[in-house]
Formats: sequence, C-alpha cells, structure tokens
Amino acid sequence: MGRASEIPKIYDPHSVEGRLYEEWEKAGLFDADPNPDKEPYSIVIPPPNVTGALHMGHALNGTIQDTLVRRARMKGYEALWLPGMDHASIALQNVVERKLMREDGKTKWDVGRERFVEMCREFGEESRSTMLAQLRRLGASLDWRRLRYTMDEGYIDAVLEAFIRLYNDGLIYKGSRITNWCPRDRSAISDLEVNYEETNGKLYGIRYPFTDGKGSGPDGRDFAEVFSTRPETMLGDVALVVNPDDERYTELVGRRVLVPFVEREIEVCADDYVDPDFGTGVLKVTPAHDPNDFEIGERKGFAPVNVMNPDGTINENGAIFAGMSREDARKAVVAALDEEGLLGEVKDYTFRVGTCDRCGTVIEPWLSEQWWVSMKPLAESAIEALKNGEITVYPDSWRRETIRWLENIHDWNVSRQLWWGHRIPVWYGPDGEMVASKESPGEGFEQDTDILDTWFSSGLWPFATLGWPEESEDLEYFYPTSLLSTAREIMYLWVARMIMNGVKFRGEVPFEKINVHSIVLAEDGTKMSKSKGNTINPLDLLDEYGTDAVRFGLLYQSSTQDFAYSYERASMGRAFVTKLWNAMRFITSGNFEGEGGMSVSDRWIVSGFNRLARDYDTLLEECEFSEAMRRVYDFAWHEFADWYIEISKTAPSSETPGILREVFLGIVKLLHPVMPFATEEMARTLGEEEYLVRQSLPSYEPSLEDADAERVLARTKDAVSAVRAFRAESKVDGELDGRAPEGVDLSVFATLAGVRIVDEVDDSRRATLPAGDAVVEVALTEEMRRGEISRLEKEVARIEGEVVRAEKKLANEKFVERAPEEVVAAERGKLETNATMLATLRGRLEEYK
RNA sequence: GGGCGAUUAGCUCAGCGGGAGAGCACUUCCUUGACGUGGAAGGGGUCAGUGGUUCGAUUCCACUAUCGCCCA
Repeated sequence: MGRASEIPKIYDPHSVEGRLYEEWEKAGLFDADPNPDKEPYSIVIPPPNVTGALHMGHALNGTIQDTLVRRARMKGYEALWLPGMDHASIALQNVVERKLMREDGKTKWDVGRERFVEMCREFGEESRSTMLAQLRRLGASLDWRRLRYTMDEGYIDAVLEAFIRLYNDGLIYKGSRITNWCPRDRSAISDLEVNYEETNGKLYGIRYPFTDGKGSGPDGRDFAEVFSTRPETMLGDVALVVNPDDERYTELVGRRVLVPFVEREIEVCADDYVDPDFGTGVLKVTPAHDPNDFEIGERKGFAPVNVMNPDGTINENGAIFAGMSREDARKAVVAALDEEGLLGEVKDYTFRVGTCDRCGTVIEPWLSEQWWVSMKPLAESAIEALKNGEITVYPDSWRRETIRWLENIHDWNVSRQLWWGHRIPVWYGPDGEMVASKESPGEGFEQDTDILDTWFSSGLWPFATLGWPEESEDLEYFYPTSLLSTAREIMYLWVARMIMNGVKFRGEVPFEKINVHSIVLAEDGTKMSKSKGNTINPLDLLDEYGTDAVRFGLLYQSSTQDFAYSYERASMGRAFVTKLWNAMRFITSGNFEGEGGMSVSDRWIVSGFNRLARDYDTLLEECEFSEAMRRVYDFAWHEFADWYIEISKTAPSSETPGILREVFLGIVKLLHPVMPFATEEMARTLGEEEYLVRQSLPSYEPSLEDADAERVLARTKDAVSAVRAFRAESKVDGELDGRAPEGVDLSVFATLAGVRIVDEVDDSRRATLPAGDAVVEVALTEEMRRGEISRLEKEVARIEGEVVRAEKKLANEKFVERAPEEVVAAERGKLETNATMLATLRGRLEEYK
C-alpha cells in the first residue's frame, strides 16, 4: 500500500473551496493591471442587479467567463475580469417603497425625494454583498479591487458626460409620445418591463350621434357605432375614422358626430390604417391614449386630448368623470352610455393586456413628455461593426439577428419619472433656457426631475468601468475588451447599445467577441421562474455537489440550445471529479515501474494527450464549451483511466510512472479553468508547489504525434475487448491460451485480456474472435466448445450482412464513378477485410460441425 | 401576423453529406491493492412526417405537424 490509502477516497469540496479561494485572493491571483510585458485580456461582467441573488443563468455565465479568464492567465495574458453591478432603478425603488410602506406605513412622497434616494442608496449598499458573496462561492476570479457600481461617483460622472455629449450632438431630444405608463409608479417604463397576457374582457359598442340630424346614417341610423375595449378613453376622442375603400361608409366621410358627455364635435375621416373587418369598421381616434391613434392623429393633424392624470385618474378633460379612477370611469361611462341609449352591443372579447413587470399594475398607453435618443445614426456604426466582422458573435445566427434588430430600430425613451437613478442633467433657466450640464449653470436654474433608464447607464459599462471619461491607463490597456458573454434576452437592450456607445464615445467597438449562451431550463423543459416555483438555487447545488462538479456539468451541457436541468444532472460532474481524484490517488501510490524506455503505450497516451490539448484550446477559443468538455472528459476517463492506468499496472515501462504523472497533470491543467478548486488540490497533493493559474496551459507539440503508436493501441484495445466480450458471453473465467493478431502490443494484450500467448492454438479447439479488422484466437476447453457453434453462427450472420452491404454499394457503378476515391477505396478495404473474416469464420464453423 | 430555433435511445442532449453517439436509467457479471459517486460486457433509435437535390440524406432544400423563443 502506498500513500493512496492516506488520501480520502472522495474529494471533499467543503474543506477545499473556501480555503483556496481565500488563498488565491490574498495572493493577488485575480488582480490585473496594465503590464507592458503582457498582452491584455479583459472581460467585464454583465452587471447583476444590486438587489439580486445568484440564479442558474448567473452560474452558467459566471462559469463561462471565469473559465475563459483563468485560461487566458494560463496562456500568459494579463487577464482582467471586472466585477460590478447596476442600480436597477425601478426594481430597487419598488423594493424600498414596499419596505417603507410595510415598516412605516409611508409612501415615497411622504419622505420626500432626497430622503428616499438616500434610503435607496443605503438599501443598495446592504444588499449588494449578497451577490458578491455568491459569486465568490462560484469560484469567480474577479478582480475585486475594481468593483464598480453604476451609482458610484465616477460612474455617475460618466453617465452625465454621455448624456451631455449626445444632447449637444443633437442625438437626444425632448418630445411628447405615447409610452407605456405605469400609473402606480407614475413613470414611463420600457417595452421590456411590460408583461403581456391574454385577458378576457369586453368589447363595448359606443354610439356617436350625428350632429346633422336623426336617421341620416347608413340604414337610416342616427349614429356611428364604434367598438372599444377601453370605453373610458372615448372622452379623449378627436375623430372617427373609416377605411377609404369601405363602401359602407363612403358617404360618412366628412360628416360630424358628437362625443357624448364631453360634447365635442368631431369629424369622420378616412385612413388606410382601419381594418374594415374589425368591429363595425369604424374606429375612434384617441391620440393621447393609444400609439396607433397617435400616429393617425399626427398624420391627420388632430391635436390630442389627454383625459388622464399621471396616477391614472380622469382629469378635468373628462367632464363629469373627472377624478374617478380608470376602473371606476370605465363602469361609469358604460352606465352613462346605457342611460343615454348610446351603448351598443357588449361582447366578450379576449385581448392582450400589458402589466408592469415590477408592480403588476395594468399599463396605460399614455401621452407624456419624455427624453428620446435618436437611434438610427448610432445604430449605423453598430451595424457596420457587426457586418464587417469587427465583432465575432458565437453563434453567428445572433449576429444576423442583432443586425436585423438594429436596422429596424426606433428612438429610445430614456427618461423615467422615478427618483432612484441618474437625474437628467438638463437645467431650465428663468428665461426659458435649456442647458445640459453636470452642475447648475447658475442662479435660478432648475434641474429636470426625470431620471435615466438603467440601460442608459449600463450601456456605457465596458468603458465607464475602466475610468471613462478620463483617459485612464486602464482604458488604454484593457479596452476594447476581449469578450462579452451574455444571455440572449438582453442582446438588444444592452449589448447592441454598448456597441453603439462604444463606437460613439471611444471610436472602437467595446468587445472583440460576443458569446451568447443558452438558457438553463427547469427539469420540465420550461423556463425557470419564481412564480412557477421550479427554480433551482445554485447555492444548494454547489453545496450538494461541489462547485467544480456544477461548473463542469453546466459547461458540458451548454451548447447553443437551451437545456433542461435538474439536480441529478450535476451528479455527472461530481462523478468526474471523483474519477480524477482517484486517478490522482493511484498516481501517488507510485508502485508500478517497468523497464526498457518508452513503450508503445507510453507513446500512445502522450500522442493522444497532445492532440487533446490542441483541440481543446481551439474549441474554447470558439466558445464551443460543450464539445471541449466532452473531449477532455472522454480522454481523461476512457483513454487515460480506463486504459492507460490499467496498462500501467500490468505492463509498465521505465517511463510509465513519469508519463502517468505528466499526462495526469496535463489533464488537470486543461481542466483548471473549469474546475479550479479540485484541480488545484490535486496538483498540490501531487507535490506541485506553484499555483496552477501561474503555470502554462499544455500546448500542442507536433513532434509528439505518434500515428504508429495510436494504430497499435487501437488494435490492441480491439483485441482485448474481443476477448472480454467472449468471456462475458461464454461465461469464461481464468486464463486462456491464445494468439494475438499482428500489430498488437503483446504484453498489454496478454495482461489485460488474461491470455497466455502461445505459438499455435489447436485447430479443433479454438475460438476465433473478430477484433476490428483482425481475429484473436483462444483455446477452448471441451465444455466451452458447446456454445461455440451458435456464437460463430451469429458472427457469420453479422459479417455476411456487412459483406452484402459493401458488395451492393460497390456494384453501383455511379457510386464507384462519382464518390471520392478515398470513400470507394475504404469501402473496398472493408469488403476485403470482411470477406477474409467471413471465410475464416465459415471455416471454423465447418470444423465444429 | 412576421422572424428565429427545435423535433435523434425511456429521460437530458451531442453529432449534421459516406456504416447512429454520450451521460443518466435498464440487464448480466465483478467486494482484483485508484475509484461501487467504480469496473467489464450488453439490450434499446425505419434520427417528427412528406416530397426534392445527390452515386449516397439523420445531416442540404421545400412543405406539413408539434413545441419553444423573439418582434408586432
């Protein structure tokens, strides 16, 4: 017994992870600074929400980034992974509002803007430690000295600077448009923050009497009827509209009707937008309360009438309904219409209702004055960068998708009527001046009360985190960053904007590569969501299986397709760690040493590892994480452990102990970026003194390729497997006498197959076992011979099938003519091999009969 | 309604022009001195359907069906 017995049989993550992480951090292994002697490599983390907690998406993306940055360090780069988080304006503000209400029964208006913002800041400071601790648990090798926050002083300066530059360049303007308005937050929110749901509601018929007399409508009616799902908005109607091709209503165009209650006379006009088949074919136009109506209003020159206050109550334009909530007003309007005889048919109707992502309030499309960014000029540069390959996107389909989105981009509403965030640096002077400035331009100026959308600030992330607008050394050295890894859901919102801003403010794209990773789905294949209760907490996973196991498992499963994940799926990673751990235990025992220089097996494993190192590197470079993991897993388990370790026990050379150690350490180094903790611990147990991250990644060395050794081992493994299969099928234990085919390593074959090599095997008492393109012969006892005929018959039948298939193919003249020469030659070779094999086996069968 | 993607072993997924793969699950055997979170040997797929291109299609193209995501 060697030292192996002193090492536990199972790797214990709990006793290793915390200790190593602390040690690494203390040793400054995650720190990166401009270094003229090294090439830079940099990744900025997609900033998690400051109030957030680690979810499976973070775990996957964190693993990807950490793997790449650790790998870059081992490849000799000055590698920076920059941590940070964003201030999550509306999300955090809502949390603080709820807390305030719960604890003190107060609203934000009760405490006032200044105090409320202070409370938000405090809350953010407290809650951000949660995410930071969780990223450490994941093993994330972030340079913590550089932690950035979108509400840091320097970052705020960057945001204001960006706004002012865009404003001064005429790319930001103020304008009244329809936005998604949340009456509870009393703010515009982005399209992303609206959840649409199919809802059962009603379609109400509203009748607008003609001003010029009864019975003058189509079919002698007194009114024009319009269907609406939001009847209360009729208070803001400015016109009715029909399709110009709708013959039913041709004579209506140009006539006037009365809007009930508000007593406004409006005109009936024609516009292509109207779908004659929807409802009555007549549409009411309410520009202040519907985006399509707004456009019609613009086209036709109707001034909008806004009937709602910011809190969703009806304003003074709503006549007798003024002061009512939206909901009450709807009921009251319907009742009043009914009373006046102006209510038409009321039908059940299913339509999509948008609700606020943060508070669930029904969104009101509402006209308000907002700040907008002109996107088209900015988008051009981003489109160009994506088209000309300045940025490589993995997978490429997302490059095309993003281009398509950019080509159809709309102006972006960046203002929010919230308090927590970057206040818009525009000042209104006493004489109506409007000035963009970080500081008040002077006496009597008042600052705009709106704040900026969180995405406006996070859109500056790759350079604002490096010191911009200062021309810092960091910015000079680390920008553009090397790679951005992200979930696809924020490609448009965030990634596309970073590209535009990068080019606008730095004249250079913000990253060379974009990796769009897949989504970790719940076990049932649906999206994980808290409301469905099907989430997996990554911290529980890390606890149960160990960080390295979870990281490996996630990378192994993550290709371009989303994948269903469950607790059991982490067990594969854990089994792999255990397998490696025990290979290490074996190597520490160091019992096996032979003679005579490098054996063919030694050359084989070295050659195979060498190729693995090359392929693995290429795969990671191209963000093919899943395939890279498969390759190293297969090699480590099914070549190194299953075969080479077994060979080393029974047929070692003088070099075997050293090669065992070197190849194993090589595997450990390749895996270190993925499984940092367990590999470091293994290397240390094997006596390595330097941190793995300071060692070099194994690289490809052409002289180590050994096709000859690979061929010999392939044949040898076939021969061994043939004997093992024969033993299992024929239930044979103990040593057999036998002969090996040409070109196998005899000592490996003999020991692993349990065969005593003899010169001749008695013709009448032997089994002939197909092994790849050769046969193995083993001697049989009388008892074993009984099953031999049926075994041979099965083999003959199988190979006959092969021969027929190949003959048929080769008989096809077109195949021989048009298929590539190699393919035809390979087919001929197979036929020949199988024909020979068949003849041999048939001969044997004759002998037995 | 428009766009994108998926449909391969019981489950989760690779592969993507030349004889179907992995992990888990399943069957049989193995307490051999790295590992039972293991080893050896197996069983199990007309690669969603229909057409087309090709000497050859799971792989390329079209359509259909089902599912998912994004946009309106």
